[in-house]
Amino acid sequence: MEESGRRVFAERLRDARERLRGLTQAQLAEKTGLPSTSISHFENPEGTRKPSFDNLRRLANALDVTTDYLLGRSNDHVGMPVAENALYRDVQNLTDADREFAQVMIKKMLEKNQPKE
Amino acid sequence: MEESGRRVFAERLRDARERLRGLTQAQLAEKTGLPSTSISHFENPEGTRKPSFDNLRRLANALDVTTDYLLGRSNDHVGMPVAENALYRDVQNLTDADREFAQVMIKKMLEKNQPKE
DNA sequence: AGGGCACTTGTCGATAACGTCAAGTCAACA
DNA sequence: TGTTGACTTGACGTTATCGACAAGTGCCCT
Repeated sequence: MEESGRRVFAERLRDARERLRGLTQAQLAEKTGLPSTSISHFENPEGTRKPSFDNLRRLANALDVTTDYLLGRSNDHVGMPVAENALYRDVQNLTDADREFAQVMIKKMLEKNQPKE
Repeated sequence: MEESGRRVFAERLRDARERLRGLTQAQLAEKTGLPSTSISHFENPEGTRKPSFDNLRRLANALDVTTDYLLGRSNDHVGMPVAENALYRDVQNLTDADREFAQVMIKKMLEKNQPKE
């Protein structure tokens, strides 16, 4: 009944670390300040350990993903990839000039990929 | 140690409950299944209680806000409205490589404007 | 074969968050 | 005045997470 999302968290954490960022547990441990064994405990799908308030923030910061993604709240209905989540969030905090520049550049890259039609 | 985020969490929780949803602590307690005194403890800016993994999810679900907002990692409480943001739509259609590049560049611009953290 | 690396698994005491409860403040209102 | 509702504050015992550590697996490489 009470699906806490513990299993999803384990999967998402590992996925973010390996596939998105290509880090080892030791490297992520380094970036977060956590012991690498704690990372392993978190990534164990059968495990029971859930991250504390502080550790959840540290993991999300180090991996540059949203906590909503790690908690399995973000792609529930609209499968929203993490990279875009993080990017969107960053774009919000840009200056107007920088944001406009980014916008133009992204349009250019789009045109390059789809030359016609 | 440094508790970055605890104070912000307290403020955001109260703000989301009162301003965004117009709920009393008792009403939020009802929706989350938490005791209302726990809500009060969380909203106390000088308090020390930080939400557990499960309780953070319950609060975010009941208030329909992102956990990133509650944790002070995002200034926007809504997840990601696709609407009206051309940049987000464009980013979705980039190749993985281009998207990664854009992400790095935007991060550089971000760091340039605001030195670290 | 042996060493190193990435990771797993389990245990330990310490600390922190938990729900419960009691007692309180304060403003609103009859 | 008295009462109700919203909220605060502190204390209690219980439980979960913490970092640290030990001992393990499995795989690659010389």
